[in-house]
Amino acid sequence: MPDLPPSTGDSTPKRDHLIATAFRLFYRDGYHAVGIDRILAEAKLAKMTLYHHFESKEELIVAVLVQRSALINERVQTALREAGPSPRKRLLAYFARYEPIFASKEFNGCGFIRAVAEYPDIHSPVHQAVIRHKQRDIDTIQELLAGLGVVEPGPLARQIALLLEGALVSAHTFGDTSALAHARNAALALVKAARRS
Amino acid sequence: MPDLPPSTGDSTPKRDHLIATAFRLFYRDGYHAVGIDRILAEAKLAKMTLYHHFESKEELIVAVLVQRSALINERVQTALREAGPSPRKRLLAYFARYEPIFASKEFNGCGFIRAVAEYPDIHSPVHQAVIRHKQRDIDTIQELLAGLGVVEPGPLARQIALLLEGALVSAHTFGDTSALAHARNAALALVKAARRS
DNA sequence: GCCCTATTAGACAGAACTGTCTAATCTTGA
DNA sequence: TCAAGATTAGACAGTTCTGTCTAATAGGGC
Repeated sequence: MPDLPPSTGDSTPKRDHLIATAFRLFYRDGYHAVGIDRILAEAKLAKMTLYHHFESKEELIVAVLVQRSALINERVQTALREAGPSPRKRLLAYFARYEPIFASKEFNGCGFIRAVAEYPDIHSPVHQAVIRHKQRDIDTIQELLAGLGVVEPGPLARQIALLLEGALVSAHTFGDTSALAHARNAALALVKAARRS
Repeated sequence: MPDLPPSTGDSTPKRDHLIATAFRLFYRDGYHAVGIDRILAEAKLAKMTLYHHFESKEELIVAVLVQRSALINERVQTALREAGPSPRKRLLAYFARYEPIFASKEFNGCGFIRAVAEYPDIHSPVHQAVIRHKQRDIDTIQELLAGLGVVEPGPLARQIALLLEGALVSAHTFGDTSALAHARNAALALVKAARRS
């Protein structure tokens, strides 16, 4: 009987509540700016509960990112399923999914991008968790492009991913929601150009 | 005789050294992660020297960003001057300027984007300093596009800016230099499409 | 020489930080 | 019922953080 549960995604109510509270505060104020005491006070949990489920604050951050990544991926897959089989509708649905996020009053950029900003060392477990998430984003876009009949979807997927990353950053920087529309328009123009060639 | 010098860009050797040291550490490890004690130890300066030139750590961060913004803008203008009058060469020179930055061993993303990530509140003086810098970036791109004869350079400038922001973020996340080439290729395709229409 | 400012080292306060430890209590399944 | 694990509150250590204060010194313009 191990004293500590494995740090994988075991789901218990307290653990989930801890992750949800931590995410909310981290996303609002930043990873270094939020101390565990504030998370525990907000979640109304004791310190030992945190250190029972996680070995360190860093491991909590990783768990937050892993959980968010899974949640976001579920939502993407749901949105794509609801979009039906039309490749063009699927691509538009992919972009449309971001609209409520950008329009939200609580929008504060991308929690993954901001995690990389605070954990710049690529070897950091936090940074690595972001890499896994962002790579899946690119893979999803590539599948959408392949469905559209783009002959070499890899480079175009990277380009469209750049547009979305830029839109997340720019919308946060300027507090301006039009960035998403610009990214979508540019992406559609790139797809059109790729299919023309 | 005021006790403190105005917090504008007065340049003194100690002040400049402080800003240079602070930038190096902030860029390497992050703004919250680096304490003033470490900056002072590295710069071999006393604490009161810092608080003589700046009212707070936050004001130091703003000074770092303002100084970097001025430096970067100088370099851009120099690169564009050296590129000559050809609008296309000027645009390519604008992208080429980023190559050594992305290729540098010390590359750690964009210090301004990372500042926004750590100071997410748009009203923060740090965030505001980033806005001023990034807006000038967009203006510069817009001028380049106007030179190219793009009829409505505003939206296209925003799109190309998104590509560059995305490239900075993605190159840092994945530790991969190809992001810049992808951004440039996409930008050229967008310009081509805009001129065709 | 003289004065004013810049700069120094270092102590100091007060807060916040992560992580550990204890001892009591709650919960739950065997 | 009982035993084991989960959870609690809170003290605690040790570090680090920003910012203030003092008292001494250095240095440059008058």
